[in-house]
Amino acid sequence: MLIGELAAKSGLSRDTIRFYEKQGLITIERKQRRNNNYKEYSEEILNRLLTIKRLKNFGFTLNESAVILDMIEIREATCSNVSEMIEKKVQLLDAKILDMVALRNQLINGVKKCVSCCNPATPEDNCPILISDGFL
Amino acid sequence: MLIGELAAKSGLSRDTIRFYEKQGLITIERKQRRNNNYKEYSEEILNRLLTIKRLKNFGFTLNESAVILDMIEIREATCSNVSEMIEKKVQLLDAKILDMVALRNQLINGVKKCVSCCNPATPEDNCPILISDGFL
DNA sequence: CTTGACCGTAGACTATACTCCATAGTTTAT
DNA sequence: ATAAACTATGGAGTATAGTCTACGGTCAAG
Repeated sequence: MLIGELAAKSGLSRDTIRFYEKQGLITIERKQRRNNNYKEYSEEILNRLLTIKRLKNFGFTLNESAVILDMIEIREATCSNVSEMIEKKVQLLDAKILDMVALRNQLINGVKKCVSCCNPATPEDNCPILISDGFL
Repeated sequence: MLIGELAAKSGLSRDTIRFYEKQGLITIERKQRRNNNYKEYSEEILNRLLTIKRLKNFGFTLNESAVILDMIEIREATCSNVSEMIEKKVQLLDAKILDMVALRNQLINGVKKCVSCCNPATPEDNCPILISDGFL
């Protein structure tokens, strides 16, 4: 299929597909072109793009995705290899989640403190609670 | 103080400070320079940079930080104004946290399914659970 | 035939937040 | 005096993931 069809089927834009090709995530050989020099994309390429989309959804970068795709291609995406990569990603996610939870709690606490300490009748100046060296 | 001292005190690099100046987050007037054209940074500038660091830690972008800093400067960083901004940031954090939790759970479930379904004695091929259209 | 859509390529641009490079003047310490 | 460190400016580069622009060839429908 041509790039327009591939874009429609993959849900990615033509520019994105070209970008992935330039980055090396997909490869089109010289002999995979039509006589008019248009590239003929195979079902394998479509599958590869769909895998990239799923990996990206899980937070894998394009480079990480390329690594995984190559492992799949040479059949080294074994249970242990992939599990290991997934567990690393989970650890990163967990760390990030903890970080964000702590931050949101700090922000919430700041607002709570403001509500209980500030005088709502005098809103004409910077908040002494939220705008301070100990907070923002 | 000169930029080297400001960098040491703020914990930001000289390049970062110059970048912030170029972005408009801090401003040095013509008359705030020494005779040799070196910029004289005030304590106010240092405080402003420290505020930027705290805001950045909470996930505010440089542009958002500039807005908040300007509000502080003209004394419009009132309780309600800042609370509103904080609550918006909390909402974004909450949404992102939910998203990440869902993703990590999906990843964990995938690994669990692999452990319970795959034969650990045959690790010579792609994992049929983790490497599939329904997962990665 | 003509026009618009599609294809291809290269390179610039966007967003965000720096970081590095090059050049030149000033200051400091040996 | 000399070399190194510091200051200034402008602009390019990095990382990530696209998106847009410009130009030219090909194809399909009116």
